[in-house]
Amino acid sequence: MNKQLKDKDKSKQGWKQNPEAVKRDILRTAISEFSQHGLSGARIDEIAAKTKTSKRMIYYYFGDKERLYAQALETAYSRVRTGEGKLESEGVPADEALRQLVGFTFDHHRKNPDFIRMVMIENIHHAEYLAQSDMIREVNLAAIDRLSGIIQRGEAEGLFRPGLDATELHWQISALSFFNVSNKPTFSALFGNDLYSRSGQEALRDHAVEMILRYVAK
Amino acid sequence: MNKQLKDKDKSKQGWKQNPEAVKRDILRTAISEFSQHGLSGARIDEIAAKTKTSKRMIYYYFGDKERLYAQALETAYSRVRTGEGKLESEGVPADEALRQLVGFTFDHHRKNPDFIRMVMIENIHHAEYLAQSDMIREVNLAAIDRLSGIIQRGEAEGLFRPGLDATELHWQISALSFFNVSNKPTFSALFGNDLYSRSGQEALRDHAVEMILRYVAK
DNA sequence: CCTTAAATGAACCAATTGGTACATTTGGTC
DNA sequence: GACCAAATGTACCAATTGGTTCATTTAAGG
Repeated sequence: MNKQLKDKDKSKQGWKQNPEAVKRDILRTAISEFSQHGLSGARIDEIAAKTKTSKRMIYYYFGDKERLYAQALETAYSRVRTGEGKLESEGVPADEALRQLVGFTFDHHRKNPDFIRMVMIENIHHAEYLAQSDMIREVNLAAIDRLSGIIQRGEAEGLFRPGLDATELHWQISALSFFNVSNKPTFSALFGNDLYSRSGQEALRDHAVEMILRYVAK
Repeated sequence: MNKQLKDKDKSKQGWKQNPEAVKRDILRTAISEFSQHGLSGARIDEIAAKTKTSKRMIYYYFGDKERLYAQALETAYSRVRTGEGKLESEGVPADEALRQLVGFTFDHHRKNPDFIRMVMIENIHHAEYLAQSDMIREVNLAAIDRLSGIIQRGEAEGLFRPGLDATELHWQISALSFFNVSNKPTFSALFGNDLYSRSGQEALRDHAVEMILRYVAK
């Protein structure tokens, strides 16, 4: 998503050779396969087979499996983070802003299971690939900033109790939203699917909001 | 942990051949390796090398990689669950009992990262091996029962609000406790190690307790 | 002791799988 | 339209790796 971006724009339609599309196709498939089977579990041949192109092209553009994985991780991240930030919380009071933020985060995680799984896999790998990404850190710090703003306003408005920490609150919101997706297989294997039905998920989201709101309240 | 248990007791000491010890040794190493690298990432040769015995023995006792993994999962589970249940909450009021339960759960997760990683890996594999385990479900239902009791008492004592669901509360407690361990690598790669310092962890635990208690309060 | 089944050692094998060599085509440039 | 670099297809390779074969040792039982 950074280098290799050539100065070619989309003004040249009707190609037969289309490197950008090929790369996109490979990455899309790679994300799907890696998120499904993990780094070592995913098979290059399988990725190639599910692509419109060939294994040869994977190595041509990405070098080796690890670099393909690293790129897939970055791409998944940027793709998902693009869907965020649409959340405007200026006009409303802090508690309402936080309410929206938590609800949105919960839903956003739910809607992006592949991304969640990539992060799970990174955790298995001790985040060694994520740690190398320049881009990823920035996007996340933005999330903290947003929260910081809300917390400050909430305290100023007398709605929140003092002493709240933005990183910690982000951790707490993430925990509830992430776990819901990451541990769905084991949790429902152990306790049934009730919490993962339509109404179960709505309850979990509403209660996550409730829980965070009660936590920050005076 | 079930079959293969022979009717031999420990009355025969001083062996040179010691199947039980060999099996235990293999499982211990397998748990460590699988939890570290995942099912496909772990190498049988590597497991064998870190064992006092040989690859030959692994296949002799466990058949193949998948069955070794399944056994490792079960063993890790039973080993960890044995450490639980020591929590007696009869005498104390419900809110205090819940306080202890959450704190204990949080710490217990922290103390068993290998086990947490096994569950993470199971989630990657859609819980297909965990689902096949007869034993594992029971242990977890016990946790729900314990919580149910506390909730009932809490409502009766007028400490908790009505309408609380034990499975959902278990989910919430688990989310905070599990995420703390499972996402430590990515979280600290993104936001630094503050939350994973001694004091950071104490704060997270205390605040997890606080959060749950506020959530159930009237 | 002698027999026998369980337990173990050492070398080996076949398939999977990440990766490559070489030839060929495509399309931009002069 | 000749030239050249980027892009792609085909076939192939070498190493890793899960799994096995065959021989040998240990110890329980009669």
